[in-house]
Amino acid sequence: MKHLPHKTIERLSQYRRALLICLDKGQTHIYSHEIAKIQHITAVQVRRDLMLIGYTGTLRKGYNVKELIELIGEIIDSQEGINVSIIGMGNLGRALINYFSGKRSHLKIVASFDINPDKIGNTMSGVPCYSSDDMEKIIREKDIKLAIMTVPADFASQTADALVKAGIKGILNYTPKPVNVPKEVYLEEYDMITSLEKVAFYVKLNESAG
Amino acid sequence: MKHLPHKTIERLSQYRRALLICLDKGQTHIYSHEIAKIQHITAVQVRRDLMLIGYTGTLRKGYNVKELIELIGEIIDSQEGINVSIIGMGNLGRALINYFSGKRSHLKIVASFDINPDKIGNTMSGVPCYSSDDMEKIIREKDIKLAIMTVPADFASQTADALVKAGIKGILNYTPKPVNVPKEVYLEEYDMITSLEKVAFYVKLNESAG
DNA sequence: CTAACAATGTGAATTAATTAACAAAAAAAC
DNA sequence: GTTTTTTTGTTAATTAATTCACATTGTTAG
Ligand SMILES: NC(=O)c1ccc[n+]([C@@H]2O[C@H](COP(=O)([O-])OP(=O)(O)OC[C@H]3O[C@@H](n4cnc5c(N)ncnc54)[C@H](O)[C@@H]3O)[C@@H](O)[C@H]2O)c1
Ligand SMILES: NC(=O)c1ccc[n+]([C@@H]2O[C@H](COP(=O)([O-])OP(=O)(O)OC[C@H]3O[C@@H](n4cnc5c(N)ncnc54)[C@H](O)[C@@H]3O)[C@@H](O)[C@H]2O)c1
Repeated sequence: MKHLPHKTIERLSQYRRALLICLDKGQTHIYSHEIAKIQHITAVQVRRDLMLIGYTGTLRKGYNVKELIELIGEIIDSQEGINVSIIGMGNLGRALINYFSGKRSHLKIVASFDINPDKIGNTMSGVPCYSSDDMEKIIREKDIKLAIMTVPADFASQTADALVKAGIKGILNYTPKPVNVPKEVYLEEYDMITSLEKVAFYVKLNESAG
Repeated sequence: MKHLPHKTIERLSQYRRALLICLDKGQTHIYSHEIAKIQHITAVQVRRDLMLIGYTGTLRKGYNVKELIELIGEIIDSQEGINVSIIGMGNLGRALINYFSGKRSHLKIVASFDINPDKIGNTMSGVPCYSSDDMEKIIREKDIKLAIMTVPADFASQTADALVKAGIKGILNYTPKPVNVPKEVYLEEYDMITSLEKVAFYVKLNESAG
């Protein structure tokens, strides 16, 4: 397979999420336009994405839900599961653990870290909380590859540095403070204010357009 | 001004966030490459974006931080502030309220809604929590334009329908269930699993590439 | 059996976003 | 006071992403 576009990767993850729901409902096949409807995109786009990963459906019957889920898994998942950690067990950290727990997934949250003694030693949804001081040790011990940062913004940089030092391979940064990492560490950042301001902008635009 | 690219809107919001920090530190001017560094993009891209909004810096001195913040505000903010509500005061809802409170912003969270009687009537970071039953009434009374959905996935559709009925103009959906809204309502959806799977994919790619 | 239909798959065209390349000019160096 | 440096602003080129247009082919209807 050649290079999959960035956007295709994101959509494959979304397709799978939708497909898993279909599977649960007992649906065996699905048309490109049905997937498209769910994701608010066009049917061509869905077909193009599936073409890129080399999956062919059945003419007039659509795509086999189970097969497609499996193929997407082969593309985007790793062979072995990937261990994930959450740094900062505040509101957002808890929301995340809560959200992930129960999801059958190759991504497993196996540890969380905090500096607050009240949180250290607790377990939430089966995920133990360790002291940040032990981060490097535990990341190596448990072979943790990814980290989700939900510490206060002021601790963002130092946390990122510590993660890099511990040999983490990918970081999802939810603090509003962009961090710097060496290029061999994959970094994704997200801020809700940006999303909300974007919504606000387009609402304003809609209104002024009538 | 002509059409601003989607991505430019997002970046303007991010530039502003970074610029506000610079302003706090007393920095009066900033170069395009400094902004670029913070956002992990190129300097040309920054200059291009600023060109699109018609802002010109001073040659050799860079951009005036204060002026630029103000101009970005004129572009992406509404004249009057915009009232925002959060639907579902669970972990994620609380994380959001917590995060927004204290931010001086034209976006004001003025109400939250829940169905849990324990939460209804409480106030968090100055934001009162109302019963979902009163949603339409309060959204109209308080002139709430935007809503952030953080209800359990199973309630996503019905919540979106209720919001549309209440006359909401924009929705930011954080449930993992895509919802349908009429085209005059601007919808933005985000799911952390997609982001995390994307990170995992590129980490895997990095590894296999050596 | 044949025509109309409804779906997939994909090359070509289009549109969106980014990057390259460089002119212009202020500031600094000499 | 001239040259070099550094930064902005912008046109042109490139790359990425999406959409169009349509060939193909099972399926259904008549
Ligand atoms: N990206 C977004 O969209 C978004 C949304 C909401 C909140 N946030 C951000 O996420 C972060 C967390 O938000 P929250 O509401 O959960 O905050 P919070 O204060 O509830 O939680 C922060 C947690 O981090 C812990 N902590 C502090 N320093 C630490 C360190 N050095 N190492 C490990 N843990 C440490 C604290 O003890 C606390 O438990 C903040 O930076 C906030 O601004 C981002
Ligand atoms: N998009 C993401 O990245 C992301 C991340 C974490 C969680 N989530 C999702 O966000 C949602 C909330 O997560 P959470 O951890 O805060 O869950 P939670 O269970 O802690 O909170 C949900 C809240 O919604 C309330 N609620 C239930 N039905 C309601 C209704 N009809 N109207 C109003 N309120 C209602 C509940 O009483 C509860 O307080 C879930 O759908 C979860 O899957 C999304």
